[in-house]
Amino acid sequence: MEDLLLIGEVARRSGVAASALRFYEDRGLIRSERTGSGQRRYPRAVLRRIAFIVFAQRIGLTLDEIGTELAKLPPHRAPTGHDWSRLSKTWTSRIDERISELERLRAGLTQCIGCGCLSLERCQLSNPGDRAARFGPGARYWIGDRPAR
Amino acid sequence: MEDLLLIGEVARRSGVAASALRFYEDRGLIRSERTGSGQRRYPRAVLRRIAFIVFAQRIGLTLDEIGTELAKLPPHRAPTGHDWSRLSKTWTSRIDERISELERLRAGLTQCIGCGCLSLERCQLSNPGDRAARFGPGARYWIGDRPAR
DNA sequence: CTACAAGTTCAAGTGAACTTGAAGTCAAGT
DNA sequence: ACTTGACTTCAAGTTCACTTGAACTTGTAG
Repeated sequence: MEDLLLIGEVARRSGVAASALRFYEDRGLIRSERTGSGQRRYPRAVLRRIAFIVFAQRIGLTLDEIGTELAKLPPHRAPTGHDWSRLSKTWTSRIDERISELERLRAGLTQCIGCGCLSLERCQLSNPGDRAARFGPGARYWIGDRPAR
Repeated sequence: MEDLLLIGEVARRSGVAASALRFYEDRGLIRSERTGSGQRRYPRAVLRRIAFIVFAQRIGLTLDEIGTELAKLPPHRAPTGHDWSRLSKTWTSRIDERISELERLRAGLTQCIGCGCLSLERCQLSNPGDRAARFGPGARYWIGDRPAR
């Protein structure tokens, strides 16, 4: 009836490799207690924290960003549901933005690439001006094919 | 009225850095003609090809995957609109899948993380079994918190 | 002819997110 | 006591998609 989990158990339950868990700890995303001999022991609550990390990654946040978010949790008390939901609130808009980008891309696939009109080179769907976007690398903008300069 | 573009022009028009264009050429994604002195000259059509690459990246394909797709284009004739649209057809479903994942994640944010019920550890929204997914690293699955083994 | 911008190759560096390997320690079962 | 599996640290390796730097050549304007 121990309430502390071995790293292997956490790995098995979360689906995150033990090496990744150690890595997260180095990065300050999770913490562990240590036994006298130096082995990690995790309180059950770590599973939720890891779940949060995994969620955030799928959404597209970097570990740095996730760390910043997690730092907003109360330091010396177990986070409540309200604490968690406050964090994730900002993500909803992020998800929505990404969804609309994908919808724009889907439209572009049929309208721009599909039509054979070469319009891609001047196409608004390739959305110039969102260089702040942090979902993958790639195009910054498409300058039109009109008279250069 | 030259119909061949310098690498700098292509870079400026596409928004893709010249170094990246050289890199794409090394990877076989685009090709160039060479002047007697060894400088690259691009036919106008390369812009469309680059547009395609950029699109595909935003959708989430790796350069390897993009190369595989591009290899399906007719080798010795300029691709038609139909050629392009045939390629991009498979992507539509990929986009749709990604969109539904994001929608699932969004639901999970409010339903799982938000509610404070700890259900994340047994939550279906974290969708076990999509380890084939290639959008970022992270969770493979969430095993429930019930009696281990 | 001289600048100088723009091109070239090739090797090495970058950053994100981990994984792998070496070398050793700890815990549990027979 | 011994074996086995799970754990430890630390450094180095991996993949992806590029970028940067060094050393050099080409093209163009004055």
